Amino acid sequence: MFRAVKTDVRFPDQEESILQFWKDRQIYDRSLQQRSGGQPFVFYEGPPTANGLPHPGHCLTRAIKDLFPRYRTMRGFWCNRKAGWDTHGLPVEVEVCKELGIHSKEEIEAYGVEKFIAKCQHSVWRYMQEWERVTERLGFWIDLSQAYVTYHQSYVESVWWSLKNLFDRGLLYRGHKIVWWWAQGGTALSSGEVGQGYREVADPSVYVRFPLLDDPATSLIIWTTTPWTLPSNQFAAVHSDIDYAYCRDSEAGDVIIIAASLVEALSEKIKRPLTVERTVSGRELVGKRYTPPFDFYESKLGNPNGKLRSGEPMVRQWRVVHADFVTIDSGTGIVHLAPAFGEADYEVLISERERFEEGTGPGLICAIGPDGKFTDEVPDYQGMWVKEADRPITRALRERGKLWHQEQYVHDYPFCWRANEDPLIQYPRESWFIRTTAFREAMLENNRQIGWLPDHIGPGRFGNFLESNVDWALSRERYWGTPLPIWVCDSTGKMEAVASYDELTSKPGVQGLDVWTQAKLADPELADDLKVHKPYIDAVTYDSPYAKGSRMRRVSEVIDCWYDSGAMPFAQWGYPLRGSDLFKAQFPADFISEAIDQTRGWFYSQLAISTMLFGNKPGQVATQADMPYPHPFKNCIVLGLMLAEWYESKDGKQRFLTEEEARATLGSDFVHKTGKMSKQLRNYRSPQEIFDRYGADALRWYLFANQAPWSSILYSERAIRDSIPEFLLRLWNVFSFFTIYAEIDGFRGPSEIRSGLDQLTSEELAQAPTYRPVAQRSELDRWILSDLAATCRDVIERMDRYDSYGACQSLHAIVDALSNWYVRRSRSRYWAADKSSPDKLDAYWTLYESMLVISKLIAPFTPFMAEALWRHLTSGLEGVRESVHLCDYPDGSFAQTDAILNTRMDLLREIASLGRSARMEAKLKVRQPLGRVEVTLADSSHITWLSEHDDIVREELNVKEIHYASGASPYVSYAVQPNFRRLGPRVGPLLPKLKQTLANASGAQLMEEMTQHGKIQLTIDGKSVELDGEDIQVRLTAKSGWAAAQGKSAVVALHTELTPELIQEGIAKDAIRIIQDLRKKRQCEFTNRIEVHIVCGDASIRDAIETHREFIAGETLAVAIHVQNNGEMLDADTVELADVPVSIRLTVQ
RNA sequence: GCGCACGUAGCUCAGUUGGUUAGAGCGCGUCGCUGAUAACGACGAGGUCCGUGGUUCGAAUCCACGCGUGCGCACCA
Repeated sequence: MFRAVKTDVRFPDQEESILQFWKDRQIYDRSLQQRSGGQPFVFYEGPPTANGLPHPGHCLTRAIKDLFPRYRTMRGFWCNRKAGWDTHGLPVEVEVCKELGIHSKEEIEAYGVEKFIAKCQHSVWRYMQEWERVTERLGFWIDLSQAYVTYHQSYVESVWWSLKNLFDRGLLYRGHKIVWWWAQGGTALSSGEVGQGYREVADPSVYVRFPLLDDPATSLIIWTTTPWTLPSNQFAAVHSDIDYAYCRDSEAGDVIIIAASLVEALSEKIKRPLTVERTVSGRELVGKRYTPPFDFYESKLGNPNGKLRSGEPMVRQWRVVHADFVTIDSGTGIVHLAPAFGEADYEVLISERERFEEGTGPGLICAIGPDGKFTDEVPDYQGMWVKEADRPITRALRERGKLWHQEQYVHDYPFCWRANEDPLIQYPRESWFIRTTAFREAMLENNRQIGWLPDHIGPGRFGNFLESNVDWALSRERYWGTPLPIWVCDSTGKMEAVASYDELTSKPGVQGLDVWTQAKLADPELADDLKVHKPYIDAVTYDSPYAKGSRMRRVSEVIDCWYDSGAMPFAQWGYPLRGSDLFKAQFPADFISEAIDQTRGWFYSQLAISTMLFGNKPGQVATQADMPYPHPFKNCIVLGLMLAEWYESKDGKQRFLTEEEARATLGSDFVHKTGKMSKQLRNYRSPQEIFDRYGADALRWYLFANQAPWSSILYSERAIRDSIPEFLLRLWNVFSFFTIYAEIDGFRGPSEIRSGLDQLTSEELAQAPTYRPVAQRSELDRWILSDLAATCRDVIERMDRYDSYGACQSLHAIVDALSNWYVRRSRSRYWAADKSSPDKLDAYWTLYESMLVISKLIAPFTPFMAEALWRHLTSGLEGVRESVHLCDYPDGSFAQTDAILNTRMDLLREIASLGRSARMEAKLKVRQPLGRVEVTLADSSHITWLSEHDDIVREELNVKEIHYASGASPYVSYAVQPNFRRLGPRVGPLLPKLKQTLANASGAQLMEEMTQHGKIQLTIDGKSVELDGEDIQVRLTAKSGWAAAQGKSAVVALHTELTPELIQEGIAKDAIRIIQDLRKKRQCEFTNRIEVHIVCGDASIRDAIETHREFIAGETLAVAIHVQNNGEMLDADTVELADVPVSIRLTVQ
């Protein structure tokens, strides 16, 4: 039943056909169906932004997201996997704008919102298909056909429902705040978005004179990096408790006021002396009036007095105030306040205003329009973009003698995360907020329930982020997003939230639905989901319940798309209109995983929304999660960033080459670089190239097995390629080996069994007449099965705690053991002539079963390789599950773990390794037989067992005799060391002396004492110490002058003396090797018989061949070997045999 | 500036509650095997565990300070 399989398989091709098989046979669906009664394992797909092509980093995320659901499914859980796509938001709009060659909101309006939205929807679809391709090719099993899509009506309605809930509870409010404003895009951004855009820039840094009104020769000095805010100045802030100095600036000739402690530093900065004339506290400066740096507003408004609540008159602005946030860390200790452009500044304005009677306090001065340009209130700079105004404003200050000092200041400044060239500005704006700050403690508590991997994320990065929570700036003055479902009465301004489209259309006096109907008539292709979007939804109005004759109209904003993604736990089901049961059964998630950049993205949005919405507090929606604030995910693997790797010329002129390209164009004159992946630099290769060259399993294995998932991962083609032989190829070769001999010998395996086959467990296999109980098989068989069973248990234990990296190490080790010890040591058993010998059949059954178990074990990790193995191993069998992914995960119950056997086998392998090391040292090749090996052990307890297995070592090392000993040996010196772990706590400070005493004594003598009395008596510093066998560790050292090698537990010494017999045998083995080589060159079948003619002038070689004629003939399937002293031969090969030239002719019969 | 993480072989990384010979893979070198053969295997070289100080009988591991890298935060005026 088994066909020989080649070792030169092309994995990518094989994977493609397996993909087809999965599709044809609906394996994924069936893997799910057959677990439908199982305990749920809930997985949430964090929706990838359907914008831009997937890059290698996404492959890591998707590979990890695939691994654990596959594993849990095989373990019997029901793991529903619903795909999802994040489709809204700025990224999409920006992409479409690029395509259309437009940028501003005016241009979008001019193009037409309706057409623009349609384009956004199309753009999203295009990318979703690309993503689906990569998802499938990687072997990421997820239900793409049922994917949730954030722009779908059902999704939008879920979001609406949640927003209505928040609105009705007073948690969604409209506020006038200073927001981070993207002027070109005409919208505010959330703190999350702002944080993504910080970049280092050099801004002008100016120190400006604010002359005091009553003493124009004395000026406050303020410092700012945003000169464009100076025309909007309203106050100068000091700290009451800081001391300020009046300094004479000898060169400029005037008096300046700065923080006293900064005089020296500033004097140094301007490189001229400042003479302190007097010092006052900040308190004394408060209330002093100054001339504002520009008079655009003063000339217009004047500076009339307002009326304080105490009844006194008070000038409104352009005076010194106190502010807590003023420090002497930088600047001058006096801060210019432009409340329109700074959150803290704005708060000062509000608290100043509150001192006045209603309507008499300071207003807000704002010289900038929402487009980021100066308004007509400031004619000098009207129409100028803020950043462009910095220079002329600085110049104007200088001309009017107000510029005290100027320099460059390098700092981080936020830019739009989607339009890199656009700096953000703080700007006063009406905006919608969610009162997340009311849930700060709840979110923190929730966070403590989450199993973070790595665990420091919880208290660290994520916890810190929650601690500094601010209200969520939710609204966006954009187009492609979930519309904010708030309708406002156009006469009273009263508002209400709407939870669904049906609710809206059943409002009294509803109008405007025809806008959608008409659009749909005009273009029947239009997706129905668009009707809940702009501009159609904006057209829908209804009668105001608050004022007769008035209409309710929707506010114009859409919402932050991060809210969409965070709503996914319920919105994916359309809850509560639809999918109520599913939502309750699938909340919270057992497992999610994304990269670390989602800390304040999806991780936060999910947590915030769930905390506010679900639980058992008033107004919240109860779920099955049994806690006051349910966390939306129980375990989260936070993945590291993926780094790119490339090659470049030494001068850096040619960059981002592959290794091959570098070699081709630059010879060896190139350097290797690693760094952040960047779309713009295109410093990485498409994952498709890896799939095509090496296959998805190669990438998956590389990602899983080379580092913990949270450390940053190098996306290196070379490293991916190099990781293939050590695991995938090695496993494949073992499999190939098996099939070659199984075919030759006609091993029938489970096809002996008539019925009752399903997953090919050991119980099922045991029905085969030739399958013997493991206990009856050879030790080697028992060992590998025991090791395999231990591996199963270890992998399960690790995977259950999300340690995929550790599980891979375990898998790697078992494949290594199978290939490099089990198969290696068993080879001769497969060659045995008697096809029905129980030992030979045992060997087949053991290897066969091991391969079956391994194919199941690796199935979640490298699903293609697993499937290929399974399909080959089970081909032609009736009733067996047709895919490995339909099987149960092996739990190791098929064999007991024999720890002693494992230890002994390790020891055996170590001895073999040491022997080879000694041979190497003595320059004696393994082919040359040696007479005797002495193995000296530190621990005598395994000697008997080892002696019983000396055939293995004899064969591995090609020696005639082997001798084990643990006592005194001429080849070994002993050093006795204390067992630190044991003795440390017991003798403490005496330990160094104890160590010294043991080192000085004769090791052999100490051991002698130990064997005789079972203990060693010592006196250290007058104190007597008694050591038992556990208290000491014996170290062996090979004495010099011997061909010997030492390891942790043994010394292996070779007798290097070569007798004539040994030499002859060595020559014979050499001859065999040469003849085998020729057989291969002639492309002989394994079974071809040959005749050999040898011509050799060296008598000793002829003798050797004569002596071992039978042996050589047997090994090489030669029917006759003819040896001559001399003579000419046709078609002969000349080779070196034992350093002597020899002619050999091979005749194939 | 503050916070988090990291710093171990040429490279990528492991290193359990502190235990005295610091590991793996790749790469490199030397070699073996030649019935897994366009495969397989062995052996070897290579380390100031970032630095300094401390705690301890004992530190890659714990503590402090510094240096470097990455990421995050923001009252960066």
